[in-house]
Amino acid sequence: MTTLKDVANLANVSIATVSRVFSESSAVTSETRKKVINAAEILDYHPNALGRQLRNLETKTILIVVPDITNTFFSNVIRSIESIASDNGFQVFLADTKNRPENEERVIDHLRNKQVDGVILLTARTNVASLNKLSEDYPVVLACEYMEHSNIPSVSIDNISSARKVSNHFFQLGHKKVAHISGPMEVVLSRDRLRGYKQSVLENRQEINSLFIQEGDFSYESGYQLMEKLLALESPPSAVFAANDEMAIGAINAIKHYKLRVPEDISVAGFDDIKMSRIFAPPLTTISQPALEIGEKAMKLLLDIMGGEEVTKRHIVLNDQLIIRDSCKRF
Amino acid sequence: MTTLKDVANLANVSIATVSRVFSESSAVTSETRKKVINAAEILDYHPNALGRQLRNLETKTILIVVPDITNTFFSNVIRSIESIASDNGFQVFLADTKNRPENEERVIDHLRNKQVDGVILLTARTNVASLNKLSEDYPVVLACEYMEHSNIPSVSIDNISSARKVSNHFFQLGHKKVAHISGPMEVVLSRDRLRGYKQSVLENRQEINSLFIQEGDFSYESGYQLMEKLLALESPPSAVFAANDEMAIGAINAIKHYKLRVPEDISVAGFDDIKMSRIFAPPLTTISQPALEIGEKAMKLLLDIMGGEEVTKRHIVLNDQLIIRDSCKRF
DNA sequence: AAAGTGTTTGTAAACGTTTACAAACTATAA
DNA sequence: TTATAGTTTGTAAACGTTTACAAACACTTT
Repeated sequence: MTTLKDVANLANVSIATVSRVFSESSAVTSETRKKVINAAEILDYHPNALGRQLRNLETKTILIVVPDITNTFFSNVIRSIESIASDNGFQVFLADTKNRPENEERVIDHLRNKQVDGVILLTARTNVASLNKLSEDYPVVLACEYMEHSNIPSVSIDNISSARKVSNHFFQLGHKKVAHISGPMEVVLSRDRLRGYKQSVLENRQEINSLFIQEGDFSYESGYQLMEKLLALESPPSAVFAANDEMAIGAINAIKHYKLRVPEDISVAGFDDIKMSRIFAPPLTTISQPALEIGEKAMKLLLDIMGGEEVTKRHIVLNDQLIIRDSCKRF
Repeated sequence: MTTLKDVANLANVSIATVSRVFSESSAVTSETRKKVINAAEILDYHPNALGRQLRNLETKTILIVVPDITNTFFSNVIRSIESIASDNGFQVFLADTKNRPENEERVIDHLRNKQVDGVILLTARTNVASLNKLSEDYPVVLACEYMEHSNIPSVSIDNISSARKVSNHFFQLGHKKVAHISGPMEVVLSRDRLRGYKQSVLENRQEINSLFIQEGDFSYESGYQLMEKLLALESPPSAVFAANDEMAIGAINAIKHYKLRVPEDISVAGFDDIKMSRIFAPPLTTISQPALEIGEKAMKLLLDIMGGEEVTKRHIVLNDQLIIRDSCKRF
């Protein structure tokens, strides 16, 4: 490996000078610069990031923790984070937790290890206490997610009101029997969406039917299976609100499998507005989260925190939008 | 920040001892260990990875370079890489190049900077010469991809023969007018799949019709648009082979949009066997790449190279499989 | 020619680890 | 008791950078 020293020797200057050339930190005469560049070229020198980072006590790197790289919803969030990060001279690494809280813990250690300067979490299944502690000590921002009873900076939509909006849409279309396929109850998002659904049911003077509430895990398969269960009911729902698009698509396929039609026989709505929801037949009515804006705001928040600024507005709630497509019909 | 020194002071031992406790590198009496652990606990000490990595001149980290996180095909490859990596004590970071060669270059610098010990590239759009050079100096493995005229270790399927297989399938079903929506010509994969298609056309004693070859960019949108072009032909094809599933789905939707049916009016096949190809209606006939095995083999190859072993078998070609579903029909 | 000013360079000390080597223990054997 | 061997600990030097400070140099100005 060639180091500053090697280049310095060949160029006949001190390592300080070579360092100055590469870090562009202070003036070097164009003559010496040329000598240095030349020597570096010959030796194929590349600055060692570890040395630099150790000395500077910063990595200029952030980590995005994704619950599931398979879920395309996160892609846009990630890309807008990356774009802002790169504008500000930060590298971005991604880590996939595969929906496992223990992986989340493990990955967060990169922060304590000083391998990255900050973290944006797109998932927060770890317990509140330890995440709170982490956030006191290190720059952490939650995006899409948030934590109850916690002061961890977050950027998200109001999932309760969005879910209510979807469910109300069904009632406005004249449906009375509206079911909900929820996400896993250990994540706040799922609980919020369920809460919004329940609020809407009560607002519309219907009873909450526990048979109409099925807990899935955000996967296509769970959407499919739980829809089968709903279809098997003596009095099946005429409308189904799934807590994400992938489950909604699973539900639709289950309905199709039983030779029923969407939306003619059963209406279905999803959540997230992933690309597939536009492409699928029928195109899915769903909630569109402002993914780009979430990513942007989250990264800016993180930059502020890493910059040591006192952040006053710690929770940013953005507007979502109900996208009406063809998967729901008047009852 | 608390360091070895702080812990050493509080525990009344030398920093060497503290280091030994945390690196588990040599024996420490249980009594001193207890003192150290205790002090570390009090001070909330976490070893600084940069210091460690600099000293050891290795990071125990690899980087996976993905062309497009949006493309779910890569997910399984990534996950099997991660699994093998973690079994061997390696961390994994992901970087997304958004299909931009310049991002590829930038990301590869992490290797030269010594931020990671090795790289697995799921994309190789950089020029051969510079990639060859890189691979001489650092541990690099190509997965799914490969480079012509190059000795860079790679794990992939034989895209030419797979494409031929798909196309032959159409001819066996009695089709005569088989079109191809290719990927971008700057990537080898696309060129190979096109080559396989052409070979199949000739084998089946048909003429190569340049109107039947349309160059896309692997996106849904390009599949849709190019299918529109094919439909507009005076004599449109009766079967279309798209170079990946996303374009195939785009093509199907274009066909549907013109009130034609798949497969009754036009047969369509894809490539990659992403999850959506099973879920979509009609389920897609496609080539299934052994994603898990590719990831596994690629990571093992990388481990060998990083371990300094002389790798003799540098190119691993795995078997794919033609998955016949409902999107193709006898002509 | 001397003094003053501004620019460029070099020296050396850090950043937080690990580890070769030496020193200091402890336990056993003669 | 002393010698020997084995274990545990400490000292100090590295790993590749950056940067405060000092030194050296090149100009002006007097």
